[in-house]
Amino acid sequence: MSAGVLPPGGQRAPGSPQKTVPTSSRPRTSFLIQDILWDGAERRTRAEQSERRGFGSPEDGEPGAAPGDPPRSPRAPGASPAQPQDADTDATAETPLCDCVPSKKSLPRAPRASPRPAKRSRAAFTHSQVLELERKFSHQKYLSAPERAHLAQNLQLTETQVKIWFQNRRYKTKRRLGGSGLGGLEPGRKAAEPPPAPLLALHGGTRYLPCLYYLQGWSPAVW
DNA sequence: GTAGTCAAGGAGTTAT
DNA sequence: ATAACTCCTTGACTAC
Repeated sequence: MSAGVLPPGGQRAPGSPQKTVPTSSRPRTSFLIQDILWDGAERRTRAEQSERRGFGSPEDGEPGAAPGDPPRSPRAPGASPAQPQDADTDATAETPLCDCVPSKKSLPRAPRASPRPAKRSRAAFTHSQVLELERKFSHQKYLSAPERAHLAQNLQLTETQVKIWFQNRRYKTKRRLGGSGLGGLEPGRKAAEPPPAPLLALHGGTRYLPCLYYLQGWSPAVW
């Protein structure tokens, strides 16, 4: 990414508007996904869950994303160094994605009577959502806040989910690129030089794309 | 029963 | 002070 090589250790996304909205004012999309997904999930049966690998369709309505999540600052990205506009066009235009929503696999065994679910439940993103996320990731390893918000909206996910997804992807990709083991995570390692291969195409067949997404638009600059 | 994967939780770090 | 990041672990789920 031309613009933003993220130093190890943790920095802000290259183009993300920092200090956007105080947490206090933000609905903190966080793991409200439980609530978000709840009603839809409740109806979901195990069969559907297995479908996740086939993915169910949620329709639950709630645009998962934080209901009150206001788009951060309009400040656009200079942020997205890579594709200033691609951000929206890419994710938005193409897929409605509304046909799928995070399907909560098995809901918490415990009846969700209490405000705080005893157990954390794993949200299973739908095929379309994952596809879109991967596509985005292939172009941009980091999203600016506005981009994230937009993507989240399009995918019916929360910004937090999108953020976490990208975080996990980066880390997982790094691990795999790093070698066979975590030990391979060398801080000094520059770029693993991903082999050119449009592996995204494989997605359909496999359960999940294990880190193939980076191959497409990976920016060496990032690594 | 075990291993693998995923999304999320949490500690620690950095830039603003 | 805050948000986002990396790294690692935890908890839930599936496949073998």
